Formats: sequence, C-alpha cells, structure tokens
Amino acid sequence: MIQSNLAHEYVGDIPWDENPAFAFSDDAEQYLRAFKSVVDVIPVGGGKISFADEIWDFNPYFDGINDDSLKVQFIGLPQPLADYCKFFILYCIMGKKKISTANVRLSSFRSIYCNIAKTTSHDSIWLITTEDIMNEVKRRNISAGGQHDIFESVYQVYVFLKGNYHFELPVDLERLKKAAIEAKTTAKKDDSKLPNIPEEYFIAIVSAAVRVMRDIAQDYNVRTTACMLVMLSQLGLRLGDLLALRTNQLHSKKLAKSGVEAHYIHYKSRKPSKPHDKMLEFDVFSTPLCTEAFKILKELRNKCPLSMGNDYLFILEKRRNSKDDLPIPNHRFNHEYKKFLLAFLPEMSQRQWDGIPQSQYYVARNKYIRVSVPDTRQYRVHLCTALYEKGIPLAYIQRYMGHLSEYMLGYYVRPKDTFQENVKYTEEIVREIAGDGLTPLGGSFGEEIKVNIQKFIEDNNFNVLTDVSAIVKAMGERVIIRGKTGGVCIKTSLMPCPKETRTNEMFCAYNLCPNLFTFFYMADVTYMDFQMLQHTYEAMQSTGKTKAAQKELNKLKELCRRRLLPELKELRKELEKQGKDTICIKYPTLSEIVANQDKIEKEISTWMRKS
DNA sequence: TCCAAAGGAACAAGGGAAAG
DNA sequence: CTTTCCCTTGTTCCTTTGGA
Repeated sequence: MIQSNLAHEYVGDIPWDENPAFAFSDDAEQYLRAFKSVVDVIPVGGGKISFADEIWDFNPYFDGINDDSLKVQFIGLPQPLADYCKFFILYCIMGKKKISTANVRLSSFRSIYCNIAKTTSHDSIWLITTEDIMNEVKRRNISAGGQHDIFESVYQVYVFLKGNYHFELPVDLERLKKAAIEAKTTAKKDDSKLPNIPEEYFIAIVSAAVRVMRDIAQDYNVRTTACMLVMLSQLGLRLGDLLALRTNQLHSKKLAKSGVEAHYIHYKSRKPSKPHDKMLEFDVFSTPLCTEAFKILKELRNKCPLSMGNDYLFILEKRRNSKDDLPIPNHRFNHEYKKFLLAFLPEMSQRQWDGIPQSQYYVARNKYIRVSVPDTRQYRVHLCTALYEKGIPLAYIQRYMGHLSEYMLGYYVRPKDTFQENVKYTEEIVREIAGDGLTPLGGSFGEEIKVNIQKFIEDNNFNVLTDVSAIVKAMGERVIIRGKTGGVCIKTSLMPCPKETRTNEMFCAYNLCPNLFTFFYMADVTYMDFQMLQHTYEAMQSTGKTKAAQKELNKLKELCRRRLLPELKELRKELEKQGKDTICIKYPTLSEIVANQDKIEKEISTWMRKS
C-alpha cells in the first residue's frame, strides 16, 4: 500500500486503505514521479487538493493556464461511487495521462450516469445496464464524434471499476468498445473540417480591430480585445496559447542587409506536447501590425491594477462576478469578442455567412440575438490559406504553424486535397532534380539519387520540361517524395536504404534521417535554425547549464556540417552558373543570404571551432 | 513491410443557470 | 441586468496498429 505521507505532496488525505489497489502498484516513488510528469508545480501555501473535496481544481498546479478542463467535478455522484471515481482520476494520472484528458473521461461518464439515474428506475451503478447507456446516448442525438467520446469514456471508467474493485456489473464492456469504434468510423466519414472565413467579413473584422486598437478614446476592455483580435488574425495561434502570452515574448532582430528590424514571438504550446515531455516551443513571425498590437497591449496593461505581480500580456478589468483568475479564461475573451463584433460591425455580424457559426447574445430579458462569430481556429485556417495562396510552400507553413506531423501538411489549407498536394510537390522536386540539376543535400546518396533519377528519365525517353507528371506517374512507388519540416524526404528503391525502418523514424524525428534532404534554396530556413541554436546555447551557457549547452553546441555543429555548409557551397555553385540576379528573382527569400554569404561562412567557422 | 485507418488525447465553443 | 461559470458538445491533431 502506498504511504499516505508521501501522497500528501499533490492530493492530500488519500485513504489508500479503502482502495483494494488492484490498479495501483506499491511504489510510492512511482506515484510521485507520475504526478510530477503531469503537473507543472506544487502550489505554494494553500489551495492544495484534499481527497474529500467535491471539486479537484488543478489550475494552481499549472503555469500559464486557467481552464475548466483542469477542474475535476465529482458533484452529483453518490458515495461510494464518487470515491471510486476519485481513484479513477488518480489511476489516470499514474498512467501519465494529462489531467484534462482524465477529466473529459470522467465528466462524460458522470453525465451519462447521472442522467440514467435520474430518468430511469436504474438509479445505481449496480443496476445500470449496457442497454441503458445505449438508450441515453441515442436520446441525446449528438454527433458521431461526440458519441465516440462518450462510449470511450464510459468504457474506460467501467474497465477501471471492474479491474480495480473486481465488481460484477451488468454491462457488456465489449459492446461499449465496439460502439465507440463504430461511432469513430462514422465520424471520420463525416469529415466536417472548419471552413475559411469569407474574405469580406475577415477584412471588416481586422480593419475594425485595427481602428479600435488605435483609438485612445475607447474603453480599456474594448481596446485590449481589439489588440488580441489583431494578433489572432496575424499569428493564427490557438486561443489558449494566445491568452497565455507574456510581456517578454516579443523579440526582434535586425535584418543584415536592409537594416529593417523584424519581430518574432517566441511561445510555448501545450497542445502538441506530451505530458511527460517538455512543452514544445515555437517562433512565429510578427507582422508590423501584430507588433503594434503587442506593444499597445503591453502599455495598456499598466493602467490595470490586476497587472501587478504578473506578466500576462492580456488582462481584463476587474469584474463583479469574476474570480479574476489569470491568464484570462477562454470564455471571458469570447464574451468580449462577441460584444466587439456586435458593437463595431452591427450589420455584418448579424448577417449569415457561409461557414461561420452563429451564437446567441443576450440583449434583454428573454431576448437574444444571433451573432456570426468566427471560431478562433478559423483565423488559423485563414492565415494558412493566405500564406498558401501567396505561394509559400506547405513545408514552410507547417513549420510556421508549429505542426509536428506530415498529417497536418495542408490540413488547414482550403480547399484541401493532400494527395494532389503531394503529387504537385513531387513534380516540383523532380523538375528541380532532373531539370535544373539541383543536388539533394544533407542526406546519404544525394548525388546518386540525382544521377539515378536523371538516368531513369533518360532510359524511358521522357522530356523533363514537358513530361513531369508522366515521369512522376511512371516512377510510382519507386520514388516517394514528401515535404517534411525542414527539408524533403526522398525515399527511393532506386537506392539501397542503409538503415532499417525503426531507426529511420528516430532519425527522422531529429532531422537526421538519411532520407531527409534539403536543397540550397532552403538555406534561409537553415540559417534561422542556426541562429536559434546559437541563442539557446548562449542562454544556457550564461545560466551555467554547461552540459545542456554542450548538447546544443553539438546540435549546432551537426546542423552546419550536414545542412548549412553543403547548402551554402551549392549556392555558390548555382550563383556561378546562373548569376546572382537570376537566383534572387527565382528564390527571393535567399537574397539576405546571398548578400551576406562571406559573413555567414565566417560566422560558421567561428562556431565550428568552439568547444 | 508499409501506410492508411484506428485510436487516443487535447483544445475550443455553445447554452443556460447562477451570481452578484 | 449583465457577466461569469458549469456542463455538454464539437473539433483538431498526434501516435499506434492492423491488414494488404
């Protein structure tokens, strides 16, 4: 049995002796480690959770988050079921599930349970049958995706009850699982992706936001909300990440050639991060408009008393009903956002727009009006689509949006057709390799791949200039080309693969895959990576983290050796062959690099000598 | 062996009761 | 009389698996 004094660190007074502990190991250390991996901090002073509490609020255990999903509610569950459910939450945490996930599972189960108990004669866990659950879900008339969530949740709680307590309950676990899978399948077929925001509405919203942002006569809450909307439209961040921004996250950099000061925002994101890993960090380019909004917010917040003692960028005024927790919860922002649309775009916001959901807004007793409010994620869609239409390659967009997987490549771009995208991308790369004679750099056998592809084309009597799509078709499975973060993945049976699949995946994740290639025109992105590693190294060095700094330095050297140096060398060759002007017109993003190549090369050799 | 589909986890919004 | 908050529903995105 787990020692209760150890348990007190995170949740106090756990009556371990009331739990048969079939689901828990005897290892108190493991319990602590598990907790440490799913929360950021132990709250100082009061606010620690006691096992007996009806609500377990984990928000104080986290930094930069304030969300209902971290509040686990046990209200409505009878004893001893409530206690069983509390152990279910502990069990999930031991399994290193995020608390928000455990909460979704429990709250779905709870709502199903409570409704059945209220509406039927089966008013206890001992009486509720599979049939009751099925009927309750059917009665709710919800989407397939929602059904999946409920079935899955109920299934998981029941598995815990049966496994941990060895209860005999009249439910068929297999049937529940099956129903969950079925619902998932239909949900997949439905394919209801978020549409883009109509251009007319988008422009109206952004220009209204900019106007209000600059208007010093406007109220504090209205102006700060306008600033946030401007940033949302420019950055396309998730709402949670946007609300968690701090005043020190805007950075700037002088562009070497033009002397222009460019800004970027460095932020952390919870969403793509696993519970036992560090939060992933990203840099996004901050447009002048966004930078302006950031600076205005930073200045405005000084007027607000709630800004004392914290550095959150977005703070709303004190409210009568509010606990005034920080960061500002999503629903408070959403309310201000809705109000903003109605106040500054009274006609447009009440019009019906394609793909924009409408929601209620209270005006008077029993009187609501419908407002067209774009989902905050639709700004993400808009940004991606806009970038795409400007001709930005998908691989760059993926990187920019902080997407980790190839799955998301093109996900946000509407209309979306991943297969077509891949074909188009493949054709482009083939044209470059075979037609322009570019050599894939950084991986193994880049030169050989070029020669083999060119030979394949020659053998089959294709003309690279005119037959690219025919070539791609003919190559079929023999050459697979995909855009990846930071490069191009080329897998080909025309060359032997030196590594087996498992290691490949590992290498792939660290951008070291032997199949990952870059081309000289990606040198600008590589150079940015190079500079980012420099900053990380220096930051770690100056805080005395020598070991971690050394790791960064090794990464940096590897980056130079495998990618940056070969790319620059190739760039020189191409410059000689095609001339500076041609290159700069063809690859405008390279002009900075071209202008400063000598300086950059010197910079590299300085870093390579470091130890 | 390979990758599309299944699975799983997290983020976000809507609606209405509750709070002052 | 408004705004907040609780509960429920809906969407997005990352990882693993199963079957061709």
